Amino acid sequence: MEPMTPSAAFMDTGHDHDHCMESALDRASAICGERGVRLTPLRRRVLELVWVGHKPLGAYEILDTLKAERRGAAPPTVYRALDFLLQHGLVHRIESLNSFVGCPDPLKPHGGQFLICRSCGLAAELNDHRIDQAIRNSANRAGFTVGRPMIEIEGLCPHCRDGGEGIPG
Amino acid sequence: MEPMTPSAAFMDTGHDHDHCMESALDRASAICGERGVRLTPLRRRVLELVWVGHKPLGAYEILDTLKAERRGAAPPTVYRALDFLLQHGLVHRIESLNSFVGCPDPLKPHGGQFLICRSCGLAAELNDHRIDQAIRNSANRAGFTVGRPMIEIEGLCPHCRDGGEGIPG
DNA sequence: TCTATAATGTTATATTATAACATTTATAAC
DNA sequence: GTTATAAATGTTATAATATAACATTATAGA
Repeated sequence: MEPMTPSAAFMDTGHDHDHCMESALDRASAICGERGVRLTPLRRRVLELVWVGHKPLGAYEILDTLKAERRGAAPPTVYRALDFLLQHGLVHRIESLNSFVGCPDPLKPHGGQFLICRSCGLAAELNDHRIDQAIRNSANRAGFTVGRPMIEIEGLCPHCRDGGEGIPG
Repeated sequence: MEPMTPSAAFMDTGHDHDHCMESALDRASAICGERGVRLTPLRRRVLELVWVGHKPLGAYEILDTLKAERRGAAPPTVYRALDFLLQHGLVHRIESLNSFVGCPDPLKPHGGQFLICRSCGLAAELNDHRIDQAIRNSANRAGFTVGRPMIEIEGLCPHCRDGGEGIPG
């Protein structure tokens, strides 16, 4: 039930992803229970799909899978589930990719800090307090009240940098 | 010809925007000259439109204006001009808004750091070295090679926070 | 002037996202 | 258990954003 180590997606070469995903679903279930909202089969399934890998998924990729499983799945099917999951902090939206990825730490409200590999497409969430602090300092100096800071850092993950082709998925 | 003070969009309540825009166009002209690329009338006009305000503009908003001025303006007309301007650092793309805004400092290559007011829609570019450093430290610790860091901070600008309706445009 | 290249015009279509209304399913009040 | 209510999902249509592909025009250099 403990949240994944920050940036585990890149750091643990062969982390136990089944566990990673299972624990994310367990946490989601618990959170929804506490909040009196329903993690319906559809919503749970979309969360599962988003957690299949650490590579952000587009809404229409999710939809393609759903279509094979449910009769009449359509864009609103997936967007509504994603809206719910976003509202409860269970997934993040990666703006620069129009894609969605599971949040490893849904209890702490936060905008996302993501390292996104241009080669393999994996995204790792950071949530470094020092980055957040630097942003708040700078924004406050400008008289700006910070709402949701969004940080998406394009670059090369360690695996892809070191000649590998990365670990797609 | 000097670049605008960081976050001038919020700090100078009534900054001389004509000057702001003119100097941006002059800089663009100089940069293109040095690089041997052509700031054609179309590209210049799109840059001008993006600089009309500090509020990021959508491609189709730009297109609407172009359509009134040129026969046969179409999506590729504006997207191609924007691609050129992006390549040369003359505009930034705001991912969270699917919109474009002029860059006040096109010579220094950088991802964008933006404060974006949820109330009036204005965006101010920061480029705070401390934020950049915090990001690089954190990314390096994860073994990640930073390419373009993108930072978009949603919140409330000083004008809108202080009861005003902001200075739209 | 001629040629090669770059830029723009033009048509069509892909991709991402939402609106609006109908139907079904779950909740909980009786 | 039945029923009223609200929540969730189904369904159809369309809006908003972006690119592909090929034709034409303009520009720079030989």
